[in-house]
Amino acid sequence: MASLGELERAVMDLLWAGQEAATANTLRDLLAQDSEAGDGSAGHQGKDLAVTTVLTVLSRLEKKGLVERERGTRPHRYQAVSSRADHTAELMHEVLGSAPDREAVLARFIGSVTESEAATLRKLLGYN
Amino acid sequence: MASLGELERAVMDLLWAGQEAATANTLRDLLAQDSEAGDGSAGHQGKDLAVTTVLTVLSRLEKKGLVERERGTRPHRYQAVSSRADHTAELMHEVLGSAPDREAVLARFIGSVTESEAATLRKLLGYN
DNA sequence: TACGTTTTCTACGCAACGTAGAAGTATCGT
DNA sequence: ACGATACTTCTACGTTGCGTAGAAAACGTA
Repeated sequence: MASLGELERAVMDLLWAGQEAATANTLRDLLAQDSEAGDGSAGHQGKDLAVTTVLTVLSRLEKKGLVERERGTRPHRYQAVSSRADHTAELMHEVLGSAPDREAVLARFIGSVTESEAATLRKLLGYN
Repeated sequence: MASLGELERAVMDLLWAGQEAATANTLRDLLAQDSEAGDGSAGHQGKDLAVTTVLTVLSRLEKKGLVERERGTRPHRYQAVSSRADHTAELMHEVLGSAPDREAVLARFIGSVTESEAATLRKLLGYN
């Protein structure tokens, strides 16, 4: 289904981080902050985006079903439809389901899981 | 990393299905077969591809590291670098790693796993 | 009603992908 | 050794998704 672009991803990260619904302007400001904050690591260059850019991205995300907007309030407020964890888990299922031999995939998957992840999984699978 | 297009995907499926390395021509024929075989479900339209098309796709897949070719033999023979299960498991890890809160993701993931998958996982995690 | 704010419409550049012709290179039979 | 044949590489075009944003429309308010 939906693979996100870089900016789309950044916006989703913000929406997932804050639990409150945010306006396009707020998001634009947050993106600006994130981009300055000179972390040498990866991030986008310090390039202030136009609000319309953010709105376009939000519309596209809405069309993809990842974002929901409150149309009542005047500066529309946007929020993620599902949590990042939910979304990611769903993606994992999608990937898993894309192969006919799920058992085999799971075997390989478990084979290269970290010890702490394995522990988590054992705990989750323990009961029932 | 790499998300595959529809044709790229179809080619990988063929390479994963047959264990033997295949030539571009063989693949083109298989694709033709697959496309006729009027399964109403999803598949591509009955459109016979040019061999060059298949070769282009194979080159792109090679560049992405998914396919390897034997350059020695004259009709070059192509094969998948890793099994579908390996590849898919790797993708799952990639997805899992894309979220900061892996534990939460795993929780959701396990939450919506089928019973048989859960059983498989328990078995795999049992020892060690 | 006039103005500032917010949203929608439209659009351009770029990259990935499906698609394949044209041109180049290797092979084989004679 | 040479031409016919088979295969591969080069180049390219159309489409689509994404980053980007200006222009235009809609809205709310003084």
